[in-house]
Amino acid sequence: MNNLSNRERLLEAATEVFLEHGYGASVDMLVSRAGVARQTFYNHFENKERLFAEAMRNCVSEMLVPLDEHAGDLRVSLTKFARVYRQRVLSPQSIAKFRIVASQAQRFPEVTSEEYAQGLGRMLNRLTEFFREVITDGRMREAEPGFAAEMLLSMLAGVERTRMLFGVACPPQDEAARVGQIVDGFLRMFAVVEE
Amino acid sequence: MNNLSNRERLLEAATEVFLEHGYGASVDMLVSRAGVARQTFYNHFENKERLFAEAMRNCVSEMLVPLDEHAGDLRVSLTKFARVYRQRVLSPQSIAKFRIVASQAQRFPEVTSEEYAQGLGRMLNRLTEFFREVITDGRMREAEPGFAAEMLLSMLAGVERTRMLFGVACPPQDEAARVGQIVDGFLRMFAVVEE
DNA sequence: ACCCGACTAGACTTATCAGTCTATTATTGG
DNA sequence: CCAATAATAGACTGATAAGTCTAGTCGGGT
Repeated sequence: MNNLSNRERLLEAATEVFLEHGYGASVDMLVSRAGVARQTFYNHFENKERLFAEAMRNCVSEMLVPLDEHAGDLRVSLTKFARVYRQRVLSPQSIAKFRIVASQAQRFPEVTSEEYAQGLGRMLNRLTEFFREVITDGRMREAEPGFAAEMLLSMLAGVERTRMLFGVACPPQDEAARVGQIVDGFLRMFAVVEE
Repeated sequence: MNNLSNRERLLEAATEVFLEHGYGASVDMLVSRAGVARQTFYNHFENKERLFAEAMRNCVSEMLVPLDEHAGDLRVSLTKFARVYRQRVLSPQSIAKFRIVASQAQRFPEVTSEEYAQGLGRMLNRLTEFFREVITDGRMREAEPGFAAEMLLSMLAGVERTRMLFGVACPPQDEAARVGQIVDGFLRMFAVVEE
């Protein structure tokens, strides 16, 4: 059935348990979730900290969203991107991970900064490149592409993410409409100015 | 000198210590920071959880930002607001608090949701009202005022707050210019459309 | 002078948890 | 079939921490 090595089982279990209970989850919880003996864990990992670091590293970059740069219509590209981005970044799992990682920023600065670099950082870089081209093509007005990237991602997951991080139930609204509103706003913000 | 009651001293110390070390800070740390005996703490508070809840409640609503609705120029009002909002919400203290509160969303759901209600929630309500009037006055295009409020706050503290939560050093840039860019973008987004 | 309430110092209890150790049991390659 | 390696269950240690308890101190009011 489960064709996973004990090490992989531990990593998977660690991801689940840490996201559920935070870094405070006990080693007993981890090993029993993995279905593995306590000592087996210490055979594969130096200690709890290392497992945590590896487990977190393990599931970054799952939230990188493709961006088909060759589509003709900017609105279509952005809408497609936005839908997937929000789906990933506002998922309960992503929210839980955000909480954990942010809360451990002092204890595990490397983990947290790598999480940023591999996740949001990369996303920003890709978008920036994309916007640079779009601007060159004259399909967006002259503007700092990095700024545009930050604004787009902020609008897509700003207040709403905060609400979810704080456990406030989001009013179930029409996701497609929401995405449309945001993309419209973004396009208006960076529309080509007619002289 | 310190004209504070022991109870107040404990609350102040708790705020400091919790923001510094998270909820895991020990009672010993709390009382020694407050300069008070262990038992004194238990005379004033039922347990650590209660102190945490009260301490967090104690320093909400310090981040509410005034919004002088009667200024003539929308750009001026927004710029003034934006500057103060960012100053408060991106301060190291606010970032630390955000981390703690978000990370305790399961253990203290009431604390977290009240934090939202008193902080971001109120801010959104005020802004929404403000934009409703501005739209009525014809100084902004027809749009959902609540949406405008969410976009503004998202743009003011979206990606940047995430970066700070993740402990990534923000490139020290010209704050005034940044605010200007954002407000400009917002105004373009919600500018009156000429027919 | 005396009392009473609040404070203090610190010992104590109980519990939890990370990490180690031991003895035992598969599993597997030669 | 044997030896080496890995896994298991569970006891053990040492540390830390929350909350209680005790005995003593201090200061103000009467």
